[in-house]
Amino acid sequence: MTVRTRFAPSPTGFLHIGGARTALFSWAYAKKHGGDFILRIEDTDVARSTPEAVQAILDGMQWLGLDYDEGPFYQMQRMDRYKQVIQKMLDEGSAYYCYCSKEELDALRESQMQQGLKPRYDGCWRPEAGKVLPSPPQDIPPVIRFKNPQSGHVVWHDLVKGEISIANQELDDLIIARADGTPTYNFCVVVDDWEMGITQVIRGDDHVNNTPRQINMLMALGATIPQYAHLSMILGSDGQKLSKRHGAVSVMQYDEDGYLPEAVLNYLARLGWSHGDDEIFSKQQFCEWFDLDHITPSAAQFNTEKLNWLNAHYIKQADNEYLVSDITKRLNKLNVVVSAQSNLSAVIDLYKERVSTLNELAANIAYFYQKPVMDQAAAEKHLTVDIKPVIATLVELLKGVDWQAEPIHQVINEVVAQYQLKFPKVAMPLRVMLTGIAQSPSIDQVMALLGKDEVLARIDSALN
RNA sequence: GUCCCCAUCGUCUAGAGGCCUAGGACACCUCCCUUUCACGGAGGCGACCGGGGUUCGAAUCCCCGUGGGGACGCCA
Repeated sequence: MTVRTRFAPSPTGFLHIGGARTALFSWAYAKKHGGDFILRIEDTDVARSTPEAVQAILDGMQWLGLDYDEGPFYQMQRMDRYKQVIQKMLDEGSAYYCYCSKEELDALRESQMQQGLKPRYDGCWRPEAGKVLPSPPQDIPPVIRFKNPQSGHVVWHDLVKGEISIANQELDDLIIARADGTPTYNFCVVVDDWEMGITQVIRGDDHVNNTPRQINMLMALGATIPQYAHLSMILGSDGQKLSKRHGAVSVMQYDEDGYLPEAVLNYLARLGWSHGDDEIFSKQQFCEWFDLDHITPSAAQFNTEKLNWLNAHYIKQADNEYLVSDITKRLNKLNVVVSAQSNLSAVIDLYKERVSTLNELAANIAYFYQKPVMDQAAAEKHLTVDIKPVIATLVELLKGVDWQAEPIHQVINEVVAQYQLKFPKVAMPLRVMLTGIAQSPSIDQVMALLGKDEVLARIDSALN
């Protein structure tokens, strides 16, 4: 049987890191087995779903390169089908109308909680053999509930967590259609997973408790039960749960912050899944290696340092054509304009091994294209009075040099020898004058790329 | 409260009864490289939540405890 997995986000917000990992694992599982990956937008909560959120999810998926074979399907467009299935269940007696008002249900829940009971529907409208139901009130539009079995256990072998067993006694008759007739999540999922032929449902941990209800409905419909794999959650770097108000950010924010999608993907892949001691691998390699057996059942904490390390690795690997176009945009955001024929590629070469984000890269090389911002502490430390004559001598020699790193280096050496100094004694003031700070790649290389006129101008302005 | 799940270095993890005096990676520390800062290289620090079993032998299996998390919606 062909593997068919799906990612089924609800469009109530952006695609965050947890959703992205779920999508990645579902996607990789399908790829690994030569199956299909389906994108399904679960937008039945009309009040909270927005087209912007749909777009944000699509953007996130695209940025990560998680392509889908089918979809996106929108549940709101499948209403007719859901209603047919509900009618069928009504006809067959596996679903029934319930006329309880929200107020009544709230009151019931509250009193149960107070008594230390698990809050659940009391089944007052549940039809039973020999039971006399109250007569339906005229003013209350009914909801439709699923008639869940009342005894026995639902047991499934979770592909991540192992065997999970839940007593039907713990479950109540959930609402599958609202008073306005729209079906609810648990029901739509069942119909869709069934009709879309999903073979492995890979989703967040928070759905474990929905699973037995879904299995019961699937059984009532005579559908095949898919396999389930429940992924544990990703915690924030402080160990706390991620939420909109605490730490959860859009995957697009990582783009914004200067992370490469391959780094984010690689990082996410290793969060909760492992392949021996392997840490760095391509998307391709990941698809070949990925399996559900090596997913940790416990929650994982997000760690930015490790993401940074991976990002640094992928920046080193990135080809300059890509970097030039990306960094140009980031420089523009910093109000630094770089012309198309600039030496940006060479400058990037000088810096790509020294940064961990693209933003850092852009910020670090900005001085090539605009006047450096002088760091006062560095200036005070290195731009001393006694160094002025040395630099003056250097300037004279520099004027006649063939403007390449090697000859420049030799000229500096000459001055170093002439004044009987150590190399850094000359290189450091130079570095500060040219870059504004005390750290940079080899100063001769920096000078070579900065250009003779610019170097002389900066030295001149620093000296005076 | 009830039900479900989880538990190895600070963090991500390897580990499917002997290969474990517990391996790797990030971070941290030291040294080397060096023109500063990085990169890179070599070392170092550092963990099986507790208690009972089972077994010749347990990080690995079972039970209890503790801790953490999730679910309990006419949200998904």
